[in-house]
Formats: sequence, structure tokens, C-alpha cells
Amino acid sequence: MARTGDPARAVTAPALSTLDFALDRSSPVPLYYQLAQQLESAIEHGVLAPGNLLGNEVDLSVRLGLSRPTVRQAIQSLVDKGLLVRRRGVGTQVVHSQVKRPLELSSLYDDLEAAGQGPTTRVVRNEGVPAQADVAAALGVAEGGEVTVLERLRLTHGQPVALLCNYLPAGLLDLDGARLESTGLYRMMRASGITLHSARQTVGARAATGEEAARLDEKEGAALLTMQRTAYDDTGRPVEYGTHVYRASRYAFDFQLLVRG
Amino acid sequence: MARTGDPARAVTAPALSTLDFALDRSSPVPLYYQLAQQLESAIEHGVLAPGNLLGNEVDLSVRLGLSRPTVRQAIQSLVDKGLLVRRRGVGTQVVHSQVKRPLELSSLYDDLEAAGQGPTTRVVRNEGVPAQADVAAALGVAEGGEVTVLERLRLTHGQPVALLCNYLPAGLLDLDGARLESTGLYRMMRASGITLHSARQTVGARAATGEEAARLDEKEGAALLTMQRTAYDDTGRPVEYGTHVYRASRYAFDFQLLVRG
DNA sequence: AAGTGGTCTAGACCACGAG
DNA sequence: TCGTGGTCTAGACCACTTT
Repeated sequence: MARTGDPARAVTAPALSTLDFALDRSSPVPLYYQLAQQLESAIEHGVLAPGNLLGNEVDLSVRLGLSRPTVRQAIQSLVDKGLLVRRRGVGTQVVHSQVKRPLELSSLYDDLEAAGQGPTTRVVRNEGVPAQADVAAALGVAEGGEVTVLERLRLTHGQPVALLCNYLPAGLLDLDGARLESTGLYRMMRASGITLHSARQTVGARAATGEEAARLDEKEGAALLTMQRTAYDDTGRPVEYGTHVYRASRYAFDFQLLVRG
Repeated sequence: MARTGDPARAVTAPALSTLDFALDRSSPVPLYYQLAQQLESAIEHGVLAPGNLLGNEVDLSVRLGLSRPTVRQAIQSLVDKGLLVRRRGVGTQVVHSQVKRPLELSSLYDDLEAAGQGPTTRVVRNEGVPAQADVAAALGVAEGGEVTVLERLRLTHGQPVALLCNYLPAGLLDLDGARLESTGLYRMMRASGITLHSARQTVGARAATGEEAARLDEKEGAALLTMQRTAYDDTGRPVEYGTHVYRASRYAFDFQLLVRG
């Protein structure tokens, strides 16, 4: 299956002309967004194959009955996602395979969004405490001020995978234990109108202490993966600070980086 | 230093009206980009403080002698970077402190862009070899086809930090050993006209083998941080596949995630 | 009611890359 | 030379938030 050279045969997608984009002008969903979604779906389903040209923007806008800026906005959003490439004098083409789903920041979502079927969560601790120095600094509150501490043990298939310790500003959220075990922290935040925007993470490794080993069913000294994270909402306010420890034998971070042009 | 509530006093930046944005219409640099840079600089230097309103887009465009879409494009780019927040009916304001520099994908750049003063690199191996199965799959070449293998030892302050093993498609690059040690892989790629676009990474941990321990000046069984990465250029073509091992006692990944709206 | 950003239009000219 | 995307304009109407 040699796929070495193959100089990106630039064929205009034959299906594109017959592809019917259903644009609903009465819908509250923006036109550029409708178009972007349908293009993305066409790429995902292989209707638009890697290397296919999209046809120039002017023609496309005429055929769709949209203005060129609107079509550009749709295309641009897919370029940002890494699905399309624009080249002056050439055209817009579907990116050369690979790298399908950018994984939606999996490490962040996996951790905050419990749910699913395999993974379960046991809430070990959930109470208000005075903030230690590092917590206070991360959450932007006074040292000794009240914060909520949340300790959870995460398991998959009955086996422990991670120890999660999170701190939240006091009163940010109603942390019902039962819902936490079934719903996950991230969904509870979202349901409370908190929009996550960015997070700063540090990922490292170290040997397990005796207590960690006992809780995670590892031997003392086993390699653990550690992660510290501070998450911010869309106003830049810190909403979560956490220290997580993972069994390296059962867990790894898997994520996609996009280089900003 | 309690900075708890402080309900984001929405004050229009007093300095904004006197801020002189120097827009050069004869410059090849796009106007929206010039504006974005100057806004970013103003935010960075504290001229625009967190929470400050930017003033509405229409006024701003009139005052700058630009059209509204152009001003919007500048603002949007800073919103994407997480420096500004837009709210309907409210306005655009500087994000509420924290999270200044998104670190420019440091883990990727740190690794590829050697240079600097502290870190040095020793090239241990640099030759063409037949691709093993995992390498072939990652780089999209035939199994057994020729690829370039590159093994490097990275040191800071004379101490070993990491073992880097990278595979590149054969003939992609002129890998001059001397330049590799001083310049770094990433810069050499960029100089060859290769534009990095995205990368897929897996970060984990494990205990050091005897050989790794010897090379990294650790004890056998010490916790190591591991990373596998496949990097792609802007056409989606894989340009690098690597397996890296770091001394956990001296290295951690530090990066910023932006949640895509 | 007033003000804000969100979307959309119908043009225009330019710079770059391919042939 | 010609076609492509890159940039820019000067409007318009709408939805949402605050007062």
C-alpha cells in the first residue's frame, strides 16, 4: 500500500456540483455555519476526498445563492479546523487525508466529562476548605478563603485509573454528589451557564507514593502520570484548579495540536 | 490580596480614545492585522486593562477610518486568541486577566526548536533505514521503504534531559548534523519551506529501562515521561514521527488549551 | 428604547501562483 | 496572462442585553 509520492492530483470534486446543500434561510442557524457543517459532513463521509478541489469561491457563492464573504466564512472555519487548505492561484482543497478528528481536546474533556459507560467515578470528598497558597494563587482568591475541594477516584472496568483532586471557587456550583458521579464536572458547569474557554496544563511523571499506590492498585514506586490544570471561563475567570494522578500503565494523554498561522 | 467578586467593572478604556493607532495603508501588512497587533500590544503593556471595554465597533471603525468588517476581523483574531471577549448588548472587553501568553504550543516548539543557550543537542544517529511497521503507518510510506532516522540526546546545563528519536520521510530534508545541533529540526524544516500545521501527540509515563537509565543518568525503574508525535504540514502530509523520552525529574509539558466555541 | 455585537450583501481592487 | 484567494468597502437588518 505505497502511498508515497502521489503528487496530490488536484481534481475538482465531481460530486460537488451535484451535492445539494440545503440552506434554510429561516433557520436561526447562520448560513455560513450551515454551509460549513454540510461541507464538513461531506468531507467526513468521503464525498469530498482528500486532494479534491472545492471550486473557486465566486462560482460557489453564485451556485449557492450566497455572497462571497459568507462562503468564505464557512470555508475559513474549516481551514481553521485543518480540514481544508487554501492556495492562491490553485484553489481550495480537502486536506491530504490523515488527522481526521482533532479529538476535541480530549484530555480536557475526558477528565471533566465523566459519563460514558465504562468509566465510573467515586466521589471521595466534597466540602468547603480554606485555600492553601497554590490553590489561592491559581483561583485568584485570598489565601485561607473558602474554596470547594473535590476528590474523586476514577475507574474503568472496575479498575482504578486516576485520582482526581479539584478545587473550585466557593459557591460557583451546586456540587451534588450523586449527579457528580453520573454526570461529570464539566457538564455540571456547562449546565450552570459556565462556558469553558481555555486551560493551562502541566503534565509530568513521578513515582507513586505508598498511599497513592494503595489507592490505585499499583506498587510503590510505579510510574505515574501527573497533571495540573487551571481552567478559565470565557471571561478569563479561573473556575477550576486540579491535580490529577493517573496510572501510567492504564492511561495516556492523547491530543491534537494546531499550529496557529 | 483578595480579588474575589469584583463584578467586572465595565469601564471604557480611557486611554483608548487617545491611543494612536498607526495604520499604514501602503504597507503589505493587512490593515486588520496591523490593528490586531497594536491592540494586542496595548493589552500586553497594560494600556488596556482587563475588564476594559473597547468601545463599539461602529465608532471604532469611524475613528480609525476603516470599515466595520475590517475592524471586526482584527477584533475576532484577538477573541480567537483569548485576549478579548464579546458580549451582545454589552461590548467587547479585555479578558479578565490571567492566561496571558498562550505559550505558542510550547511542548511542540520546545522540542523541535532547539537553539537557545541552555539546551544543547547531541546527534547520536542520522541515517536512512527501512521503515518499521509503526513508522510506515505514521508517515504513510510502504513498510520497509526508506525513511530517515534521527536520534538525539538533549541536555540542559550539561545534564541529559531527553532522548529524542525521530523519523522523517526520505529526502524531505537535508539533515546536516552540525546545523541540527545548533539550529533544531523545526527551524530546518521551516527553512526548507515546510509549514507545520498540526500534530497528534500521545503523552504517557513508564519506568526507565537499564539502557535508558544509563543514557539519561537516572536509576533503572525511575519514572520517565514519554511522548509520541506525528506532525503534519499544511497539506496534511506527515512530515515527522517521533518517540521521545524525558527525565520526569527534570522536565514536564506545559501547555495551553483553547476550547473551540 | 437604545445600544451592542452577529450576520449578510454586492460589489471592488490587489497579490500571488500556475501555465 | 489568467485564475485564484486575500483584502477591503459601505452599507443593511436582526437578535440580544441593558436601562
